[in-house]
Amino acid sequence: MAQSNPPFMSGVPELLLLQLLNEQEMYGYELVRSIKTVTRDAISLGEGVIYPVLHSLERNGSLKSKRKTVGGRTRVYYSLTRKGGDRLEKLQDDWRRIQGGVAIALAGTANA
Amino acid sequence: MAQSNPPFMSGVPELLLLQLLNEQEMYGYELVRSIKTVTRDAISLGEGVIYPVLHSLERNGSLKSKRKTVGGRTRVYYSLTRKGGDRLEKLQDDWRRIQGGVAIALAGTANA
DNA sequence: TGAAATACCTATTAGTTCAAGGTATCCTGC
DNA sequence: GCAGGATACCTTGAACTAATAGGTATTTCA
Repeated sequence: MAQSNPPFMSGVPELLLLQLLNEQEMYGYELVRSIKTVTRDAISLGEGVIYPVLHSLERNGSLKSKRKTVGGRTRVYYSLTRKGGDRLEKLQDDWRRIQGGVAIALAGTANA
Repeated sequence: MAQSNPPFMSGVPELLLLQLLNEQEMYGYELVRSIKTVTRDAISLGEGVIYPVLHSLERNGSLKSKRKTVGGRTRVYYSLTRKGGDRLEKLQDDWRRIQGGVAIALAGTANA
């Protein structure tokens, strides 16, 4: 019946990465700026957060990568595997559930 | 200028506790059930999460407590201090910002 | 030439959350 | 009277996340 909770907010960085990479392949440095831009400065994640998550997602088979050299600099482009797609769906569901629960609580006494 | 992010996972349990206790004083065991009920089963936090958070919030002055004995059982009722109220406001703001950012990202290409 | 931007990366620390336990009382049913 | 479930408190330990703060190397532009 009552499903066990995921670790709570955990996965916001992971969720954002998977979501963006599901729309188009990108490289790490680009993702750092993209997250800040897309969320209109609401969320800003440093490279020290992004890269470890990318690596762990690739290690567990959610992402695949390919290297491209552009203007003398190497970029590592990531994109979702099927497993990554599944993972994304799961994180979206978790997020929506938690978000909904918090929303009700924050609405609070107003509609008690 | 871009504010630094709060630690991401932090605060959902803390936020819920402060929110509920801001509406009325409650004791730990009651809070465990209340969170589950209020969020309509979307969020369920065990005693192993609740009690440590309550203790740490009391230690840092966000909560005050008083003991009551009811039917031979001791209950520890918690309520917010002024500092707890400030903390609650901050967590609400953080949450709304993060939530908004994620919402935009999840809306995704649909409105790119 | 020197600084800023691009582009990758890791290590350490700090903080959260979870599962799993443990104590004790009360109430209900048998 | 006693067993089991609900009430009510609590802590420990492991697992995981994320934040800070670094580090390397290239290109571009002043």
